Amino acid sequence: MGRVKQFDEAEVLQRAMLSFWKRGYEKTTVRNLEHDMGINQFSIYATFKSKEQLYKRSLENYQHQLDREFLGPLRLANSDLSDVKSFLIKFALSIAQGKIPNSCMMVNSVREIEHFDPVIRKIVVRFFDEMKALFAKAIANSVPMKDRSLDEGAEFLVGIAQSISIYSKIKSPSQIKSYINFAVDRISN
Amino acid sequence: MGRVKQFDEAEVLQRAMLSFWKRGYEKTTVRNLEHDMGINQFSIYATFKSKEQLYKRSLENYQHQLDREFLGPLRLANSDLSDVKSFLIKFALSIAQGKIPNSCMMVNSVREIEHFDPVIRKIVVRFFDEMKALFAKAIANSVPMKDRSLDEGAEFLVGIAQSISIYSKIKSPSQIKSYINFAVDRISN
DNA sequence: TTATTAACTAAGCATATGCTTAGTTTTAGT
DNA sequence: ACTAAAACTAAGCATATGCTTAGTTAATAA
Repeated sequence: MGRVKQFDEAEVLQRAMLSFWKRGYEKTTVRNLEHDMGINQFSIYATFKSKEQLYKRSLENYQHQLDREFLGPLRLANSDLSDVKSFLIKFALSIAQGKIPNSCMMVNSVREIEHFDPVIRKIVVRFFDEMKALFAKAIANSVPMKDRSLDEGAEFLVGIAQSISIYSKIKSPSQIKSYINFAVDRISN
Repeated sequence: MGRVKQFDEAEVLQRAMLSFWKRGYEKTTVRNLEHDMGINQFSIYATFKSKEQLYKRSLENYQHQLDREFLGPLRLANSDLSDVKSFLIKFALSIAQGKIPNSCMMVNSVREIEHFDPVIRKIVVRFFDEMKALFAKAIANSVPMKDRSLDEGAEFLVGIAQSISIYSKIKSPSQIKSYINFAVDRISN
């Protein structure tokens, strides 16, 4: 019994994510969220408890979205370094051309959340650990390597991926492509 | 005639920089600045005009500080890739061990300033262009290279430098060192 | 139909924000 | 000593913030 929700939770969460992604945690006000999510403040608090909880849910949602829209090819068993390149270039150009709200929300979280809340830290660290595993597989499928070198190479690519969210904000598309090609090519040699 | 300033402008600017560096632009309130700079709000506004102007002055001050404390060896005529490594490792460990307020203020500016004010953009871009020139010289002093490769290599190292401000926040000191060693060694090979 | 429950609306609360202003103190030139 | 100019103090202003609450509407179980 009781009235039924007038909105779809997954849908408003997606909108909240876009709102946070664009502006970051602090600069996104509850009035912004109200407008972007299309529901009243009361409904936000009744459903998500607090702005902070909503941010964490948004960050998890971001991870799923990135998985769906960018990491698919890297999840295939036979992925290789060309898939790494494609992923990095696609993501970097999305940033440079303003196709996505504001570079990488994971990186933004590392940068913004001052006290670096342990829950957020956990989400971020796991995100990059999973990315590292995908990169390691791609390397293994491209060049024969010792485990030690494989790990070093994967860590290296994670670092490159992180650099992209800054690099892509201040460099031209052609520089971005050169940068990624150069970096990924360092693995095979 | 008129009363004389009770404070040293360079000194309070340094304190303002530390305040902004720690918390970022938005999260630093004028009350924070008042406390950290040790002067009244009126004096802040009388001397620096606005919070935004003060931030820009702080960012320039940051550049000079980084030059003094980290980039000295790279400015020498005979600097080489080992100096690049030393710089990156020193800076990265300063971040990881919390010796400096909050990773790189230039990178933070790229990430935080939403509309990306053109003045700030200019400061940031020039900062990384100067860093690139220092890296290029260091590469040239270490390995013989064509101009094209030299530029690629220097761009690559700038990217690595940018990645460090995120990487160092979520990785251990030994991982950070491995990452930097691995990355810089990719140049010589 | 009616009672109960939950989602809705909109107004409101305490506090924080960037910046200003009224009024006071200190300096230097006459 | 007197006056003008500039730096100081502290209070204040309009607005924005995260979150709550009083009151209304809608859905279901009896």
